[in-house]
Amino acid sequence: MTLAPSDMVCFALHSAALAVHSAYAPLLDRLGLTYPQYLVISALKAQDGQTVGQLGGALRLDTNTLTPLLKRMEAAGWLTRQRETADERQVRVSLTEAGHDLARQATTVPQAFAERTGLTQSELADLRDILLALRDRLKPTKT
Amino acid sequence: MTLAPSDMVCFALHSAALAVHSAYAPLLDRLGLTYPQYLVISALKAQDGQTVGQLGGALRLDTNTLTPLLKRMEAAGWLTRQRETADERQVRVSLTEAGHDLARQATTVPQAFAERTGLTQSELADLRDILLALRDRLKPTKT
DNA sequence: GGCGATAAAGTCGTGTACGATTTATTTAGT
DNA sequence: ACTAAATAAATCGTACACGACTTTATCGCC
Repeated sequence: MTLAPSDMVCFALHSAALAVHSAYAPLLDRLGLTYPQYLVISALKAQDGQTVGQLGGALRLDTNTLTPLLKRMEAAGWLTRQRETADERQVRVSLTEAGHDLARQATTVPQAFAERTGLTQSELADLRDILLALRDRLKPTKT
Repeated sequence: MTLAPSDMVCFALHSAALAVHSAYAPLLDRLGLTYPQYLVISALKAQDGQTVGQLGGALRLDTNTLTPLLKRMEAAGWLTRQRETADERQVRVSLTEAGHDLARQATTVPQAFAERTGLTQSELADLRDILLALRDRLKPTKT
């Protein structure tokens, strides 16, 4: 007996993630950002000058996704990519002034989103923790 | 103050969805299916002969995503796409015998996944309902 | 001090997502 | 009856996501 998609947890998660993208799109469009680009800006705002690998760890993305994404953002003038002198295998990513501006403008976005969910702060925190725990059980971070 | 991605519900949802894809990949690879293709097979197993629009409603995908996806699956011999005679704007999608075989082989996949989550049946059902409610609040179904 | 193993980033090809637009068909209003 | 509006699907362009592979640099160990 095959379950219909609407009965499957995986599909609920999948389609909820797509809906979140859609919900963010109009908020981010005004800034010229896509959702993954917004995550990169947020991660760099929290800690600037991360290497590509560190960013990938934070965002759960491999370099084959991240490198083209970062190149587009570099072309847009939001960040710089500089190879480390100490270890030339690494590339360090830093926000430009325009990138910092964008990060400041984006501060209101998560709140606007949180309100649209109709959930309380503590419900959202619970859901977040459940999802992170599920994610990490499915795919442990490389050590 | 910008939140780090790891503090944001949207990112938890986003990265959990990616982790679910990764968790399904090895199970579906043996069948030659991608995750969205697996959803199509499941939706058709639940109700065969849906139109492209009905499938899109069930899977929350628009025709610009669905049409190429269905064409690839038709080329693989898993389904047929036939224009309706009564209303020639519509295209009806049906599983072939090979598609039904695939659906049968895929029945064990959600269980294998559920076990990997480490959650109970009722915890999974709760999580599913929370996610579907969140999704539908963010993006109501077109009527 | 040289060389195989490891590590970081990048490249390439395939498969979704989705906004914007197009084409073909049906429905509605006068 | 006839055309404007609406509907269903398809097309096109851009941007992820990721498996498989390559390139370049560092590390381990004799």
